[in-house]
Amino acid sequence: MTQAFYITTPIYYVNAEPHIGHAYTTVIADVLARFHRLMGFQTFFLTGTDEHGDKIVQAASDAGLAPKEYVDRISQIFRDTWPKLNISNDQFIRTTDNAHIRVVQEILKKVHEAGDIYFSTYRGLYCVGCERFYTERELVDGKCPDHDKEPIEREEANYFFRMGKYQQWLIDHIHSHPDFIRPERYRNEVLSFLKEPLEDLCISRPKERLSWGITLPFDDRYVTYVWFDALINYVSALGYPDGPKFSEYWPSVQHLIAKDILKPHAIYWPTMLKSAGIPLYNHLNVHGYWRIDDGKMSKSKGTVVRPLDLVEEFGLDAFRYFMLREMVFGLDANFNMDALVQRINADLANDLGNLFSRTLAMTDKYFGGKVPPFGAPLEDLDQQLMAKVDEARLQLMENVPKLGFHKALMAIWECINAANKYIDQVGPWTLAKDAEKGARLQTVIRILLEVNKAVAVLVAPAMPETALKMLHRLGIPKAIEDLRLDVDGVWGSLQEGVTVSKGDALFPRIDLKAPPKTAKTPALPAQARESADAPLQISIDAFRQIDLRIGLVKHAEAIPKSKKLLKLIVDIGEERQVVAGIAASHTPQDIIGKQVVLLANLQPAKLMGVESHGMVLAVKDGDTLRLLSPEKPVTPGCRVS
RNA sequence: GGCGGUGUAGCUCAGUCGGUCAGAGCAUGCGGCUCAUAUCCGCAGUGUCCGGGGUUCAAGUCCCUGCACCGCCA
Repeated sequence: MTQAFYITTPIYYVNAEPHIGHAYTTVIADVLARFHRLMGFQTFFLTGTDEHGDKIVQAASDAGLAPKEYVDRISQIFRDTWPKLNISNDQFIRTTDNAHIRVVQEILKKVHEAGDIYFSTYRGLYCVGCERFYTERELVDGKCPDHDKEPIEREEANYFFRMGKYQQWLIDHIHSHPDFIRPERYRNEVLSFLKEPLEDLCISRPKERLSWGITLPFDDRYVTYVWFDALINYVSALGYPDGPKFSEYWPSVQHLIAKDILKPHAIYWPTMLKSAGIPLYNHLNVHGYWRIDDGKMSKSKGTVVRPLDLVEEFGLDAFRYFMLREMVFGLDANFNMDALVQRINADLANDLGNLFSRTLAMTDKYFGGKVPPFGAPLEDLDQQLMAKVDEARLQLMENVPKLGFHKALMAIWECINAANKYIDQVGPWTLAKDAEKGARLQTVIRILLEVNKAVAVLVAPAMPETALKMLHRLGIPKAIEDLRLDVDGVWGSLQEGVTVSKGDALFPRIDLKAPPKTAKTPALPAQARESADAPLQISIDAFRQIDLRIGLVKHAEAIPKSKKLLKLIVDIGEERQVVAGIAASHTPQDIIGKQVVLLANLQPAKLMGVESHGMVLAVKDGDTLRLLSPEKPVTPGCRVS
């Protein structure tokens, strides 16, 4: 019977576009999946999106969309991104899928019936404007940071999961399964967290506060909140409880996450599984963060790195290779363009690309592009190189399952370097000049072809596109899913007489001087700038939902105690009261009688206690602020399109 | 304030069980080769392994402590 392997990424929360962190997790999962397929495992690889909760409702409303419309859109961006990174997931789950919703309800019911869910009131500080509770710490001067109002004391009844009940059991489990959470640093972190008493977990929200969620099966006034919804995707995707995939894959499951969601995965999820009577996962694999130019990735600083931009500029496999080689799994790593370019040039272009190129060129030159036989018996040098190939394969097999991607790649590169050295030592060009060395030359070139072939297979999990390209040039038409490490990744699997083709460079060198060279995150200024705003492409329909009108400012006055705000009455066919943050640059006299552009269907809001029914559009250039207006006066109320 | 992490060559970082651990790549300098993508190969270095103390026959490695930076939590 073939062994199974089940790997998951987190389901990504759809309030932002994919960034390098999402890409890293997903690529790692992909490498694990591809590696296990290469090893002959029956493999299932799951990713998806997490789509419920109040933040989604908020983001949707900010975008002027219904929640479902909004999550459909963002989820699709994730779904469209992964093929471009060559992600070989078997399924893409969404928490809004009906099948998922049914499983969540089933498990909630089970846990409830087991007596692990109880109803209780919670008392706390509640902001009416935000419709949420705040902790003391989140308040600014005792007031809600968004509304600048003091929250009220409020009681709310909710459902709680008896997590504390399983605390000691969990501690014991982690102790008896040293690899349950890895690397070890995160295991230690969880254990130290578990030294404190574990509180029960609030798992519901009343529908009057949040209706965008999965209804509790035992109380339809409530939806379940966050974790009972999200984590369950890992089993619902397999058709828990009686789906055939569940019995086939669940016993081999491993999760892959970034360190920010350690606690839910290391503590909530195992206790939930325990309570529901589902066997625990085997490993929780936790990785670190990408830092950008030694700083935290930040939207406002414009340092969000968008994976597709990098793929476009540097190529997919170069990007994959860089992430795998540069980050030690579990630790944080730094991302910067110079390092990326250096890796590409040194490792990919000079070492691997050039080895491949010189090997094929010599095959072409000396043997008319046909794979030669082993003409002469192997010599010591040949054997040593063969040993490097075997060593690299063993290192791959040993390190990839332990998440030691950088080590596996280092071992493969030792083999590549050894092959480059071998060429130098043997000097095929001198053999070619001596008619008596013909047989030896055959062997040497054949060996080099064999090494390239083996390397192609060894890098296949990390760089599938490159592997395929190399194999095809070597005259091996195999599809990537048909490759097996023990058949194709070994010595002597080439066929004599097959024609190889030289082709272009696998990895063109990148000229560092060509792109604009600034001190920091260079090369991609456009990407960095754009990503500060929503870089999401929208349809014309989405744009039409924005109601922009030309308005005539009939009246303007300063708002007492405010430095920035003016109260305006704007005629857009009807009179609108609008609060505009332009007082620093414009006096009321400046703008009375002016025509402006007004966002007319913005949700009303109160600023400094004054109601505002729209937003005047302006443009900021450095410190100066200019209002937008039509080039010549038009009838107030005309629509901008 | 509490907890955790990190600190190793000019730069980016590996270093598993305490014992070939003083390492790799890049950058620098010199030499070699011409099959190759101005690529490759060889040689050459530079070190307070953050400071201080301890355990040990033996310490980047384990313990204590101080400093710096980072993260999480309250």
